[in-house]
Amino acid sequence: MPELPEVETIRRTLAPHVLGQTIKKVRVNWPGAFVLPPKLTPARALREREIVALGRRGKYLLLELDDGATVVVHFRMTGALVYYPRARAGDAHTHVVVNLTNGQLHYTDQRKFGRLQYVPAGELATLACLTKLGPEPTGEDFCLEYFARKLDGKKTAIKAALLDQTIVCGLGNIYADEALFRAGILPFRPAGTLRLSEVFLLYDAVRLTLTQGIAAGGTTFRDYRDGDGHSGSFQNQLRVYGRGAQPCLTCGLPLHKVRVGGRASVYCPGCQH
DNA sequence: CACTAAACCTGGGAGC
DNA sequence: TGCTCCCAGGTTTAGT
Repeated sequence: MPELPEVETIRRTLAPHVLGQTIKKVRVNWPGAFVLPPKLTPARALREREIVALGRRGKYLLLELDDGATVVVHFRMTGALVYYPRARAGDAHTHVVVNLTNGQLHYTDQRKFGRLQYVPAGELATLACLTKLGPEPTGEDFCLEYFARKLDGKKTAIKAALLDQTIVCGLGNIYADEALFRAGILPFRPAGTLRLSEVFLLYDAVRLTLTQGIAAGGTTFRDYRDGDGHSGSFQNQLRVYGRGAQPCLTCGLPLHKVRVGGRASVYCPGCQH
């Protein structure tokens, strides 16, 4: 699914198309994709509302409307939100179609894990999935001291800690493995065993990897597309993710693939300690 | 509290 | 070619 770099890329590519546009019509083909308070319908909630801002928190995309309401989107594994300048037919995986003054937004999701949640004005601060999130990894509240304190004494694997959205938000399986490789740290090390110098290397690697992911327009391993329907290119810069048993690009040893915290994890036995 | 498994879904790829 | 099994970018919840 879209991790932070992918969601940020979707936000940036959609913004010029949809900001200032008014929602004219909403069609929900699969009701499970659109969550909203009972007694409200998608059409009644969104019709004639203007999209005034596009935000992002972790892996959540936030569509802010002119009445203070917000549509919170989480793409999970295969969700996508694409803008088309001209109306077009969807396919079997097109669950929501939003007609704007000019053009259409299509929400598609092969696996149906993702959700669009309508949150009425003033209620965003009560949304648990957002309030639980840790700091933005590329922002200022994510500082080395904070990161070191969160990992200190932790017995859980460092890989699991990176995927824990309450410690720092936005990392998923791809960028967690890539950051660990770049920092030279084994994914199954108990988080509390990292020396401060290693925490610093990882802190830097997390921020650099995500920044490079955004610069590349995200990683298209299979389904991911940005707001224009285009693929990203960070898959060309992956060093370990999806490369199990292939030679390490740095030392040539075959990469190992193991399970850490229930997730497939690829690492180099020569470069990571 | 910490960790695991299951649940939510569909489809691609490997192996036979 | 076709069938079965395993796997996949995520998160929540139930169970041990």
